[in-house]
Amino acid sequence: MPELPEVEILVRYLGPLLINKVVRGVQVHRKKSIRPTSLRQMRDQLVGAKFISIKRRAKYLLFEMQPSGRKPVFTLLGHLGMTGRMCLQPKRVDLPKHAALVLELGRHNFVFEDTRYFGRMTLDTGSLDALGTEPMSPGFSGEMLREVLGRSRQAIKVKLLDQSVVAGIGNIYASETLFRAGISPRKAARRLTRRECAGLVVAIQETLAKAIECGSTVPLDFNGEGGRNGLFYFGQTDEGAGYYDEELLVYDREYESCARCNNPIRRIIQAARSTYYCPGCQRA
DNA sequence: CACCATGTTCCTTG
DNA sequence: CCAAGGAACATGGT
Repeated sequence: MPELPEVEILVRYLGPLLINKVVRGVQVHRKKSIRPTSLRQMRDQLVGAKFISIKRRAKYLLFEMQPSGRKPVFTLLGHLGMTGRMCLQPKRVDLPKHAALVLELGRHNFVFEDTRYFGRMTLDTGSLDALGTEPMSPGFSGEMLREVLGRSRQAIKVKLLDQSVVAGIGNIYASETLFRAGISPRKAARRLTRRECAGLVVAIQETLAKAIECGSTVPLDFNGEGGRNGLFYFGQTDEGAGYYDEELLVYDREYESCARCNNPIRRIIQAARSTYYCPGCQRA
């Protein structure tokens, strides 16, 4: 489930496993997944390069690579799209059906798998340029949010999905943070008061922090031994799904009672995507 | 068959 | 030029 918290958890997980490992081989199973980089560029750059550090920016994973010799450090950029996953598997284990890119590292394979192929692993870092504020950074404030919302007449829910405004919030956490802040998802961005902006910033930071904390405590069920079980993916394992779903207060809970006021949760469509909210707690 | 799905990007419309 | 809306991408689950 890749929004900011899931990517953060994945980055923390992969870091210790990948640091100082050297790429020995590159298998590209889907050209689309590395676009616009070519297979040849991928091999030329990555073979012989060592993982120096792994960072996150919004929903992107940044793998800092040190090539052999005196060549400059470069970045391998990853994005999970809707269904991407990454994991390490012993080489003898069969690759998942939708493996898109495999980096061979000694006795393990670093596998990027992506059922719908919306994600990417590329040497082109251009996508990072258009990203807005990092919501968990200290600089993210109510005043700053108010500034970037500007005069927009778009609904606040839709605006929260705009990565050039706040970077890293996706469809699940957009609904969750607005519920926590008590703001209607339909409210025009420009109509949010200073108080609401300040409250929304706090709600965003608390919601994301809690999701990271929660996900970090969920058993990852990573054993690398077989097919799907070896893949990082919480929300799917029995243990993980339980912990995780309980923390979502409105998302995917249409018709259920609001935990705070007991009104039934509603689902509406905004920008062609589902929005969940409580009509009692989030008045227009 | 119908509809739904954690995301981004491109094209069109106003 | 810009903001906003909608389709496309691709596969699978219910």
